[in-house]
Amino acid sequence: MVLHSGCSMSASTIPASVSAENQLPASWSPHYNCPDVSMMTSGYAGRLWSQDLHPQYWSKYQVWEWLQQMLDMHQIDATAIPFNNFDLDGRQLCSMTYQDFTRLTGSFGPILYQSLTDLSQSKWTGQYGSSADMFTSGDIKTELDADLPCTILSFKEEPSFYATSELFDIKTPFQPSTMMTSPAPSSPDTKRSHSRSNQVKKHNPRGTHLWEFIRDILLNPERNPGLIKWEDRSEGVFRFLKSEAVAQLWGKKKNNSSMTYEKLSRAMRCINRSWPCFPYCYRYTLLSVVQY
DNA sequence: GAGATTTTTCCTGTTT
DNA sequence: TAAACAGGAAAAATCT
Repeated sequence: MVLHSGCSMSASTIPASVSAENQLPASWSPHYNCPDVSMMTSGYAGRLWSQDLHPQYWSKYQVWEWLQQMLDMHQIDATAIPFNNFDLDGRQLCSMTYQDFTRLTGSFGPILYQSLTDLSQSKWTGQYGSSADMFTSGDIKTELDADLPCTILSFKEEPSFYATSELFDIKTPFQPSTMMTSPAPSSPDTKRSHSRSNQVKKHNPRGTHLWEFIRDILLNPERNPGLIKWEDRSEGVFRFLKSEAVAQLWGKKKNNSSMTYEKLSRAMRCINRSWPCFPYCYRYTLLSVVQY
């Protein structure tokens, strides 16, 4: 079954005959040079699942983002956790016992349970209060930027505005594209030191994945206005506003002048098909949501 | 060089 | 009817 974003890939409302260069608004053109990758990535990771929201009010997608976060933080092999057993929202998640976590995720249960306990208790006492009324998709910021000591450079000086994405590839411990292939850790520490260097070499044809490209546009909405926008971030639904511009930008990045939105959208559909046994990973949350 | 992964390209059929 | 969209199939590019 395909729940296709309710439209998220529609380009029908936007004329697609203008070149990317022409379409790029001045406010979009700049890209960034971020000197502190570790800081940036931890900030980034911390925002994937709504840390400003009590776990009880998470949507199921936010639950998955939290799981994804835990996998990355603890270098856990994603296949070790049956994500399908976590097809539940925050309320249901919070009702799970220590035994439930242990039963579902084995030795990783205590890690997940502890993390959830910490989030539910220490962080929230008094500081945020009940946040049910806080939870609207529009309030979920994408913000990566706010914490970033980034310097805006000229677009012409550095053609790749996806600097953040490429930095993720190289150094971040929270690289979504790599966690799927990480071996199950015998020891978190030894694995961490061993696998990090391996992860960066994970298959990554032509430099950047399409889903990273899309992700970066979504994570930098104020820097890339008018290209793609969230329709409902909590559900992972977004819309292409300037589909051909995005496609040409993607083609430019891949040195493919013949790239079109049709091809780009086909590639996106392939991405979503590539992981039929693992439909709830981060990438699906950022790309339009497709379940099988 | 083989195999795996991720696009890219072309195509047909369906939906709007 | 045209445009947009979905998906099959094969090839290309890149990596381990």
